[in-house]
Amino acid sequence: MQEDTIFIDVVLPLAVPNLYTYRVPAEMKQAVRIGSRVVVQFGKSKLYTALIRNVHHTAPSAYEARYIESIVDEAPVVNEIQFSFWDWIASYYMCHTGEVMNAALPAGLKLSSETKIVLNAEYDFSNLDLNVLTEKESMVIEALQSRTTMLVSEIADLLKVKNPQPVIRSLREKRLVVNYEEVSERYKPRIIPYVRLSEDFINDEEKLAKAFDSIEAKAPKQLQALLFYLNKTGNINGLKKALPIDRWIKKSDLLKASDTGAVNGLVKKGLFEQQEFEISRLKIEKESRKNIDLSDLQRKSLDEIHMHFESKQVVLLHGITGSGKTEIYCRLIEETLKEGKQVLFLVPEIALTTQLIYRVRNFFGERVGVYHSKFSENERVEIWNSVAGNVSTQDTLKSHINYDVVLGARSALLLPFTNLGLIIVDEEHDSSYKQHDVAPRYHARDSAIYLAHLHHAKVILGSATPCLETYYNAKENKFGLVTLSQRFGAASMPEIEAVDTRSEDPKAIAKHRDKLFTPRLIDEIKIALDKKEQVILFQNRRGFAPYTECNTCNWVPHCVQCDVAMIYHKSSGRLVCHYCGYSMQPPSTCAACGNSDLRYKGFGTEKIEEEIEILFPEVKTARMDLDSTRSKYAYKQLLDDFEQGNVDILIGTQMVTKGLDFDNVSLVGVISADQALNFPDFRTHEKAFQLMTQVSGRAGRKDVKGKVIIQTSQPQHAIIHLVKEHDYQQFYQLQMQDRQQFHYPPFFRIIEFTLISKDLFVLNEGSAQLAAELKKYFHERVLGPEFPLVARIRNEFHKTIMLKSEREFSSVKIREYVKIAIQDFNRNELNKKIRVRIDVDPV
DNA sequence: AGCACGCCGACT
DNA sequence: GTCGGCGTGCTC
Repeated sequence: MQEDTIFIDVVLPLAVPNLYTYRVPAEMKQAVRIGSRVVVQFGKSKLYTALIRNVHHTAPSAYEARYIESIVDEAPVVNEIQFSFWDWIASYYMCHTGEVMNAALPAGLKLSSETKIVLNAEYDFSNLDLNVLTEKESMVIEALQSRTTMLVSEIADLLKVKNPQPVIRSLREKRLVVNYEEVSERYKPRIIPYVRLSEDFINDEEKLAKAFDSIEAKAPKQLQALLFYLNKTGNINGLKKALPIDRWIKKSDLLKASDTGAVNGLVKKGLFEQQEFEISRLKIEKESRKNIDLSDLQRKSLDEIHMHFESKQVVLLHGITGSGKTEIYCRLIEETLKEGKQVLFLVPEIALTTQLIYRVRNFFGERVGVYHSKFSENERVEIWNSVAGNVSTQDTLKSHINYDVVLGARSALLLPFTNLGLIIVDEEHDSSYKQHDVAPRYHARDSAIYLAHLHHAKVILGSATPCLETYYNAKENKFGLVTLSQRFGAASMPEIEAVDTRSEDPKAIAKHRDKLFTPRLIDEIKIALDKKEQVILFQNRRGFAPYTECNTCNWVPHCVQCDVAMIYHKSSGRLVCHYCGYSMQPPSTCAACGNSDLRYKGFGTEKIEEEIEILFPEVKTARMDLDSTRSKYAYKQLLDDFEQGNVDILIGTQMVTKGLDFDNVSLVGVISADQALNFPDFRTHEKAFQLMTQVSGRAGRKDVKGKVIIQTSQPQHAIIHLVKEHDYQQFYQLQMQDRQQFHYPPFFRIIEFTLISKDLFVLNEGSAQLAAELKKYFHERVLGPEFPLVARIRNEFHKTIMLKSEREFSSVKIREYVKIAIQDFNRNELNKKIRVRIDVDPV
């Protein structure tokens, strides 16, 4: 019966535009659930994990639907709210739902197949005539005779060719080999063996006594184990009492008191029984239930937040650095939990320090899950399940952890929440909330507001330096606004001083090598060190020297495949490209004039560290940048060292500006504010203000008065002045004039198109054409095409087009027109050599 | 994403 | 002349 056949539309974890329809075999019908994973074959041979999105009885008319291979889950892993959320992200950020799925599902929940090649068991290899095989084919057969299975990539390596498919196909046609797809669940539960005293012996003291006697004489090790068990389970007298968790104890615990042979012997005798249990990897933290004490000001802010929540979904908490926003967040979390709802606490990746985790866990203990990129696949699956409330309760020993507070970076937004009551976006201005390298290019703050809307939840945006768009929304009454303008406790704002790098006494500067440090900064470092206080030096550039220059002809070595100067890294002794990773030995002579006088110019964190060590040989320094924190625990180690006072001066990039709260830091030095002020981008001044304000916020806490030295060649610059005055309001007014005048957010919305191609001619033609197509609908709102600052990366050329549209325009209409423009653009054969990357609301 | 088909350059 | 490179299109 046709109507009885079940068809499902599935989402595939790929950049494909549609849902795909598959047929469900009759025997799997009962297990079909929207949101469950299925294994399907897509394309010639690959198997993928897809998600059931729709279930229906309509056979597709244009093609014959394939059967699904299997259904993976009993219960859905993705809920309806998530699907709605994914659709919104895909439509707003102009990408495919499959790309969102890919970002959302932890790797452990994605099974994908690997093609394995094996010898055909039905073939009689003793009669094989090697002459019918090519040299490559016989190499493969030979290898397979000793290894039984091979991956396609292994065959490619063996043959030293890029594409081994023709060889494999030929062997398959000769019926010598077969290939098969192997899918495996990547998530591996942690299995731990447990033992307990058998039921028989517990209920029969006589029997137990007998057993005791029999082992007492000849098996002292077994006796030890038995005694340990009885002791540990607290039942040495009175065996019938109920024992903890069904009397099971970890086998490994018993082994500590005895040895493997003895324990296995007891199991063999039937005295003990053994069973394996799935155990959660998630740590159970004890809740300390500390009271969250608020100051009067904090309490007042909390009341204001409540008041705004009466009528508004989103509240901006504008609180200066050190004003105690975290305690307010924790109160709100507490209240939300009381209502039985979940809380998502978003922070920038880098701010997920042990400091913050510790503080939040202190209040909410085992209810807090932490989610970020450094967790293992298996741990992420377990967090996913515990947020969804999907923790199976079949096994008595499984820890029942259902997180209702999740502390996480951007991607935590995509966890399977069922009942969110509150989303906190801390440091909401932080640009790392926007994903820009790969699709989906979503903004976690903006997406959080939509997600909250789906859950009927509230949102708190917190920052000392709110993003202009956010502040505008607050001013326009779209968001509630709560301001905290005093530091917590007795702490006062740091004193900020701008030091002119040009006007300092030239002789004094010369003494301080390469004009790196002004005498003012050196003096202040000395003062801080004398008082046993710590110093943070900020320079937003890693490596030693940002460029190398020939002293005769000014030639600068550039990357072979990108349009950027090579950066010298002293630690590795090589020139490195920060765009593609290419590295080379520094040249000994100039490639242009042959002169051997090449000099390292400018200064990165490595150089600052070296110079500080020369100037202050007795001082302990540490460097915190991408290079020094590559390994998993390096970051934590560095911070621990700094916190414990093992480091006097911490030198770092952006990393030192976020989330570090150390009471003993009295001085922060910004080595050079010039790059931050002069970058050609409409957000430059906003970013510079935020950066300098944030880094200044690291200076002075509690009773230590902080001092900040900003070195710059433009001490009169308006932004520097505003940072010094801690004047966000004035900064906002000033910036908003520019934004309005030059048609930038929040008055206009931006969609940026980046066109990428190896062929420069095609790229120039094509980008002009796309701009023309867009202009048909958007006219003067289309800017460009233009070459970006770095026009060539990995030997591919880039060109950008910017679309600026008035805030009032329907974003649905805009996307419709953009799609048509791109379709028309794609009609031109030449343009197929161009990749178009769309970034909505770029930061 | 991956795999197949189709078109161009460096080799037996 | 072919082998093998990669560039483009399609997958229920």
